[in-house]
Amino acid sequence: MTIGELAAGSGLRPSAIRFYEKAGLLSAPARRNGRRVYASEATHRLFLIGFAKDTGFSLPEIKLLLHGFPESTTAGDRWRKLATSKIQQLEASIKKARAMEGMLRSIMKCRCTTIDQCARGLATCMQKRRTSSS
Amino acid sequence: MTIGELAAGSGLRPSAIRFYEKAGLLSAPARRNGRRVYASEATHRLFLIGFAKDTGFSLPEIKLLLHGFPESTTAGDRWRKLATSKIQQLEASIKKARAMEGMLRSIMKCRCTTIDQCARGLATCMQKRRTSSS
DNA sequence: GTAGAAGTTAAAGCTGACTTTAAGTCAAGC
DNA sequence: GCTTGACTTAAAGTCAGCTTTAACTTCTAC
Repeated sequence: MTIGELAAGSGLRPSAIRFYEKAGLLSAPARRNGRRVYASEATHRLFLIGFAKDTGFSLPEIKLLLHGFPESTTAGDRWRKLATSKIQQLEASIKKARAMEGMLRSIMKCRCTTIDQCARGLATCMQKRRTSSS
Repeated sequence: MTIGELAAGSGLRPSAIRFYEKAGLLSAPARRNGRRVYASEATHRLFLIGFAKDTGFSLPEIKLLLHGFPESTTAGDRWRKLATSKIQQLEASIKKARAMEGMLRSIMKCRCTTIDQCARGLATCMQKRRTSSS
């Protein structure tokens, strides 16, 4: 498989595949006349990388998943180790998003005429909140 | 107020305030000997900007909130217009995060020994899912 | 009057995940 | 044998939202 075929088969651009190789996510394939020649496993590797990306892993984290454990560590154990903290991060981000949504629903009730009036109101209101809670 | 005092009062760095000014979020203040001199309203403006940022607005969106409407549009109407779509975006991102969390909880049950085995499994499983749903 | 803190500008740097560009090599079809 | 398209590399560009740097001016305190 050429890099173009691999790219087409995985929905990535060739440049992304080269980038992953350079980043250490993908091992360097064989070459024929200087050009990369991939075995079909490469598609699965890319699929795995895509899955990890879809579930919120950064490229350094994916590299950790692939190469950051002792050889003897099973794939399942690697996932459990990394997914646990990622789930916590996701829950934190969900919590934050809900808080943002709540603030937006409040501000939608705004009766201010001018933005400056609104700014004064917000600042005063938030200040009160801080002083009353402390 | 000097830029340093305004920065200290709003928890920003002077560079951020200059950046907001250049980005069109903050109107250019008066100058004394070349230096910016702020009125106390500037603190409220910055508070508003911070609030908008905290609720998920980008700087261009905040600029829109402040200057992207006819003068006659009330602050309340501006917020309602912009917050509505922002809330939808937030709900989409929450939905996505929950989907990611679900995928992570599944992969945590992985019994694979090697990552390559896992990659094959994932690719096959996902392919099945796609073909069976189409 | 001088040191040092704080202000000024434009321009470059930072992060992450790539893409684009430039300049060159190689392969396939006519 | 020539064109066209796909490949190669290193380096630079992209986006957001600032920060940092460099070179310079100005304010404040002693």
